[in-house]
Amino acid sequence: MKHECKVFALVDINNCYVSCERVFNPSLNNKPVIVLSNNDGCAVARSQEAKDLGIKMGVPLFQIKDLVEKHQVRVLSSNYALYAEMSRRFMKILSGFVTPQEQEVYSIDECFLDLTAYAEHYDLTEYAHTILQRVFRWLGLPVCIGLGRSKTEAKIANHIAKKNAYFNGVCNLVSMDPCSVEELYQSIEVGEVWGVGRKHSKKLIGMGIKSVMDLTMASPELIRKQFSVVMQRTVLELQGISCIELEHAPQARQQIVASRSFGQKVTELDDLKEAMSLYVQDAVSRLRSGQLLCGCIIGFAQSNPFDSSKPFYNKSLSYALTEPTDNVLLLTKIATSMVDGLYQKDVAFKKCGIVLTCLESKDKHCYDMFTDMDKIAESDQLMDTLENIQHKFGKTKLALGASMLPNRTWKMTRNQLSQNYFRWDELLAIR
DNA sequence: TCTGGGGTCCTAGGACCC
DNA sequence: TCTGGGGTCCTAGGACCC
Repeated sequence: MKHECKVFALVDINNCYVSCERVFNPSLNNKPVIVLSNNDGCAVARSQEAKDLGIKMGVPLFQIKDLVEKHQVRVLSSNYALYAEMSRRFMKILSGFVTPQEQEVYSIDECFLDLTAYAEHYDLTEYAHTILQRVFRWLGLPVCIGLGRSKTEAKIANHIAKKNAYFNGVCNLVSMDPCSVEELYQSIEVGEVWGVGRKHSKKLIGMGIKSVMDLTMASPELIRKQFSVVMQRTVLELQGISCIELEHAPQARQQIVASRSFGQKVTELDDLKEAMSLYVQDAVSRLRSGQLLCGCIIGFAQSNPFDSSKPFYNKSLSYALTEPTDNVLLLTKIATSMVDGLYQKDVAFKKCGIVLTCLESKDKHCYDMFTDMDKIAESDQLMDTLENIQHKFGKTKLALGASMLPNRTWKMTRNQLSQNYFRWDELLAIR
């Protein structure tokens, strides 16, 4: 029995970004708090108090201005450097409970654990409580944990733990009696299931499948016909058949994207080029830190899709390299010349970006006999030097072309940014 | 006035080849 | 003039996730 049934746990930080901010700024406790997306555009994280006010996920700030004022909602810009460091520590703590093969870092605030092997010697509900308490004591972050026979079940268990205070943060569906599970499943909308988004949710409801219970009872074959193998897997997983494996090693990346919306509209060709060259440098630094080469680069630029007074402009161009590369000079040159083709007079640009694709591992790449290896070595050395200088003195000291000049009108707005408490010059001061 | 960014996977349909 | 069918590859678009 024990060997037939797997047990997965999903550990998820409650209101992650808000909780991270609260660790360093306790005055935010017990108050409605929201964290905004880039450009201070939308609410991407909300404290429980903010959720209770009816602030929805992803709602634009300007639409809730009155609510924010009336209830004195604390509004923060997103501080990803801070959240990334907290996330790293969170994952580290979890790694103390399982082997590396049993841990999957799923996102910045979520982690799957395969607890199958621990079922023999531990009560897994208690084991989960121990995990929850350690994360809170060591890091100050509140988490909820869901346990199930598949990752999808663990996800829904986590949802249940979050919604019902009765569970004290841990919901174990594996040990729960079937009648209680059924009752819970009947009370949860089908759209809450991992893998069921807005579109599919609507279609399912049209078919009479409204609750998690309805989807669990559906025929996998029928679902496959109406949707795809992905949804079929979801049904099987809800039935307790694990189809989605734990991925303890991060899988090979398919693409690297760097793009931003502009703080203001951009109409000048040079501004667009400057932004593009900045994004290329961002993407290439991620490419190189992953020891990858890219074989194809795609550039795109678009107007504001929400502006109904003008037609939406969205153009992309791609360029296949004859030899995969990680050379930032070459890639910047290609991308900026691409902008000539993307640019159009009279278009107010709202966003642009680049995608690096056809990625391959640098150490596995075979160069052909015509490749000038000296040139490659030379460019590697140049890249290393550039990165060392940027690492030592900051990214604004040495960069390519016109990028990173201060006070650019199109730069991202982040008016409510908290400190990065992990930097020496931004340490928290206790007075 | 003001609406994020970075990913993955699947499918349908067209081009092309034999 | 009539003109098959099966396979593969690529791409665009759509759905989902956080």
